[in-house]
Amino acid sequence: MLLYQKIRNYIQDLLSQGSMQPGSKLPSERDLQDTFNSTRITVREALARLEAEGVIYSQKRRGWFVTPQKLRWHPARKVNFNRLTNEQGFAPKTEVISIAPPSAMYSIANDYFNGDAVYQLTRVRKLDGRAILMEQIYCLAARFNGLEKQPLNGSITEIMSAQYQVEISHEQCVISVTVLPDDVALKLEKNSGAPCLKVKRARYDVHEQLVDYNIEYWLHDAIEMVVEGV
Amino acid sequence: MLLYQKIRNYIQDLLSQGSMQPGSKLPSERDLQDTFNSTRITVREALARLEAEGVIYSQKRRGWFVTPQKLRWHPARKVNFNRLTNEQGFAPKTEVISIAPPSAMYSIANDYFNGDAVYQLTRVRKLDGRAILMEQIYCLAARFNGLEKQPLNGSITEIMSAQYQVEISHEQCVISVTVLPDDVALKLEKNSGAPCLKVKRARYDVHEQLVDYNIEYWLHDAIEMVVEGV
DNA sequence: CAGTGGTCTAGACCACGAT
DNA sequence: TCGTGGTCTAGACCACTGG
Repeated sequence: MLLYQKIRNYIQDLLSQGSMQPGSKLPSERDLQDTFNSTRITVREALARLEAEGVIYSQKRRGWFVTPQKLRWHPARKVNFNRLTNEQGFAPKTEVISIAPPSAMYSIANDYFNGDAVYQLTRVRKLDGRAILMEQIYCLAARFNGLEKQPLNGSITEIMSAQYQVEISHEQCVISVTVLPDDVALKLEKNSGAPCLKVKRARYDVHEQLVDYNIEYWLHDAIEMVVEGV
Repeated sequence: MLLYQKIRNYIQDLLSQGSMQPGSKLPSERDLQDTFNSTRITVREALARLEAEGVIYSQKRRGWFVTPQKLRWHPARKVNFNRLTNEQGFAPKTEVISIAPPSAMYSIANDYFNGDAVYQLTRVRKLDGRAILMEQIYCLAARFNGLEKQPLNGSITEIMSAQYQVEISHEQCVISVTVLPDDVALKLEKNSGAPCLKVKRARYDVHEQLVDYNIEYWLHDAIEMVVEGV
C-alpha cells in the first residue's frame, strides 16, 4: 500500500475510533511526518485527500481539524436559515459584509435586471463559529428602496414579504463544484483553491418577474443537499 | 505573486486564448517545470488547483487535458440520458459493468428494502468517450424478475414502465461533494482521491413504495445541476 | 518567541502509456 | 524503449498563530 494511503488510513482510524471529536485538532504535520518516518510533502498528500473527501479541513495556518456534521439543505426551498440550522443542532450566525449602494455597474445587472440599478448584499454565514458560506444577493434598487436600512442579518425573504409585499413564487438553482475565488477564500479564512459548491439562484414572483439573484459559495464539506423531484 | 499562481495563470491564459480546445493535451509537467525554472512539486500544485476548479483534468498516466463543457443535469427529473446528452451536443454511451443476481446481502437491501433480495446493477456512462459517471442501481428482485435479461444500457425507467408496469411517481436525492472510492476511481480511469459529486437517489411509486435506490458518482467537473423549486 | 502551516528546491525511482 | 505521470525523500525559508 502507498505511504500516503497508510497515513490516510491512520487518520481515518483516529476519527472512526471516536478518539477525535468534530472540531478537534489533528496532530501537526511534522508530528505525522515523524510517526511515519516520512516527509511533509507525503503527509500533506494524505491530508489533502482527506480534505477533498470532506472528513477534515484546514484553517489558514492554524492547523487541521475534524469536519463537523454536514448541514442538510434544500437548495430549492424557502427555508429560514436560522430555524433550519437550529433544528439540526447548530448555532448559526449571519454577518453582513457589505451592502453596496444601488448601481447598474454589476455584470449581473446587465445579464438579469435589464441594466437597471441593483443592490449588492454580501453576507457570510457561520455554524458554531465556522464560516461555511459566503453569498452575494442582487435585487432591484427601485423595488426594494431603503433595503440598506433593514436588518440584513436575518431572512431576506421575510423582509421582502413584510416590508415590500413581494412574495417569491418559484426559483431555479444551478449547482456546480469549483474552487473558492481568492476574495471569497479570504472571507472564509480558507486557502486559495479550496473546493466549494457554487449555487446560482434566480427567484421569481408570480408575474415571472425576477425578484433577486444570489450567488452562494458553500464549503464543500459543510453541506449535503436534498432535492425532491416531480 | 506565488509561483504556483503564476503557473496557474499561465495555463488559464492558454485556455482563454482559445489556443487549447476542450479535450486537448496540456504541456507535460516537466515542460512546465522548465518553462518556469521550477520543480514538479510546484507545477503539480498549480495543476491540482486547476483540476479542483474543474478547468483541466488528468487521465491516469496519460496526461492533463482541457475539460469539456459541463452537462446540464436535472437531478430530480426523469430524463432520458441519451436524449438529454444528445440535445447538448454530446455523444453518450452506457456500459453495463455488472448485473448481480438477486441477493439480500447488500447493506442497502437491509436499509431500504426490508431485507428482501435485490438486484444490483452497475453501469458507467461516457460522454464523447470520457467516463464521467458510475452508478449502482438497486431494486427489488421480486418486482423486477428477469431484469438481467433486459437491455440494460438504456433507460431503466422505461424498462420498468414498459416491461413491468411500474411508474415512478416521485423521488428524493441527497447530493454531497466527496472523493471517488478507490474501486470507482479505477472504473473511471481516475486517480484515487479524485473529487466527485455523490448523488443518492430514492424513487417511489404512487403507493409510496420504494421502486429503486441509486448511488451515482459524477466527476465533479463534468456536471452542472439544475434544480427548480416550489 | 516557538511552533505551525504555506511554499519551494533538487533531486530520485517506479509503473504505465505510447510508439 | 522512452517519456509520462505517480509517489517519495531531505531538506529550506517565510508568514502567521498562539502562548
